[in-house]
Amino acid sequence: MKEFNLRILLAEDDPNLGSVLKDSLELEDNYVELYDDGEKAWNAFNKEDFDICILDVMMPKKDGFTLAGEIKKVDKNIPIIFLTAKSMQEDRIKGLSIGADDYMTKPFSFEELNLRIEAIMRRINDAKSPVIEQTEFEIGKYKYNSDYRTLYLDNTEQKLTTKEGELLKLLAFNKNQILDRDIALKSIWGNDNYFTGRSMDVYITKLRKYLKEDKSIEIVNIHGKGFKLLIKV
Amino acid sequence: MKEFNLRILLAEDDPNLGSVLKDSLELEDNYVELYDDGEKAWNAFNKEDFDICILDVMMPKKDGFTLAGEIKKVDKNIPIIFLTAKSMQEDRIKGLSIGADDYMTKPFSFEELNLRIEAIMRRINDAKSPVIEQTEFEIGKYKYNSDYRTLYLDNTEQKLTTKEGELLKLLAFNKNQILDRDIALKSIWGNDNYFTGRSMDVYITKLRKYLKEDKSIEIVNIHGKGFKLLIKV
DNA sequence: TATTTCAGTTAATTATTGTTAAGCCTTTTA
DNA sequence: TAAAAGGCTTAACAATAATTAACTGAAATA
Repeated sequence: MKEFNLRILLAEDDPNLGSVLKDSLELEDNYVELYDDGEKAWNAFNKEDFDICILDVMMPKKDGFTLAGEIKKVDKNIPIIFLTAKSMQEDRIKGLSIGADDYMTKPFSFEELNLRIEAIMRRINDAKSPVIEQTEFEIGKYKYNSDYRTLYLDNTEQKLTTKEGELLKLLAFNKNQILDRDIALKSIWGNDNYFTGRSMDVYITKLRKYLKEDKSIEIVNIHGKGFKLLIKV
Repeated sequence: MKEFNLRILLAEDDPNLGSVLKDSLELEDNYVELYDDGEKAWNAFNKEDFDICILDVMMPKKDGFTLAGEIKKVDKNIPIIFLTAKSMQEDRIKGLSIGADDYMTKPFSFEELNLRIEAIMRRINDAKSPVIEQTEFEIGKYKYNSDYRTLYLDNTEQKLTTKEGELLKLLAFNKNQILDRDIALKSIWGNDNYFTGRSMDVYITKLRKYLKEDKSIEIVNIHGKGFKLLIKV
């Protein structure tokens, strides 16, 4: 199985430009899916995980702006690059307000596009969080060992699942500090779209249940920010 | 919501990139002045106050490095971000030695630029409004613990939401002193436009309700200025 | 005193979070 | 290898938090 750099969703209705772009991006070791209208692209987006979207503004069925708006609703941090034939002022502003990361006016060189993607990649890689070496955590009356993925209280122990364990480890490592939603999601789930977010919430509920024996422990939510494993003294 | 409202001096001779950048920065609620050569930018800098400069390295009349040097002579703490076409090591070193806060190699994504501006602003803001270490506050008969985000009265306790808590903390820290509207807004909401202002008023109402049991406490408004948490003795 | 700007309150709207359970794979077990 | 169990995601619905709207009153301007 080949390791790809990025998973790219490409929406471009000009078949010529589309396939040339696809080839060019694939030559850079990316995985690319090309769709020739906004609706198809939207369907694909919902089925798979992409790292970045490159959207033509003028497309049949669903234009690039509309598509981008819908995409951002689900995954508000995914990088989007618009391709546009004209550099109209209003177009540009509309694109930017939707949250475009970049804007390319046709015609452009593939090299330029690749460079911009690289820039986005750099940022994604920078955001990757470091591995946590610590394996033993004190959480109020509890102890958690992330190697055995086991939570101890008095003489009882509770084995956690992979996700439960990863989340608790992150929380415990950042104990009494805010653990940002985005950071937790990227580090445990690899992306931070709507559904992984909901998934994390489910795990927060589970962890709260595991930890409910010690009243001095609380996983508090910081609205719009993340969670904090609060250990009162 | 990543909002920063800054006065930005932008010097970039490529009209296309220049206006895209201007649009993008303005959409983030900043005030931007764009100049297409170093001399014009220098004149503008001397007439007005800017919070941050974004300078292309290669410009007519006066290059970015020279301009930066002159700017730093006048205001040695102003943050400067250089834009450069090539990622030449020597350019980078020269830029940093002049005191660049950051360095962007074209092409770059808006997101990347925004992130860097955010980072710089965080530094500035941290220096301006230091984190309040204190976590226990006496408010008349009440006690407030900002870590637990809980307000205590006799043997009752009231959990506050994130925003309620942040606002009360600020007020309590500045107890019997005036807390400026814009300072509170910037520190809690990140900006001080009309709507965040209205939002804060709503929270003031909420806090007044929480605190109404002790008649010696009052959140008074200083018209056009801000609020004061008044504790009568 | 008329007018404008600023503040206070309540309600409506929108966004985010909490919880339970159903569904779908994957792994284990019989 | 069919059935069961475990783990994770998704759906659905409930509850909470935050923002925006709408309206009312107060203070400043001049």
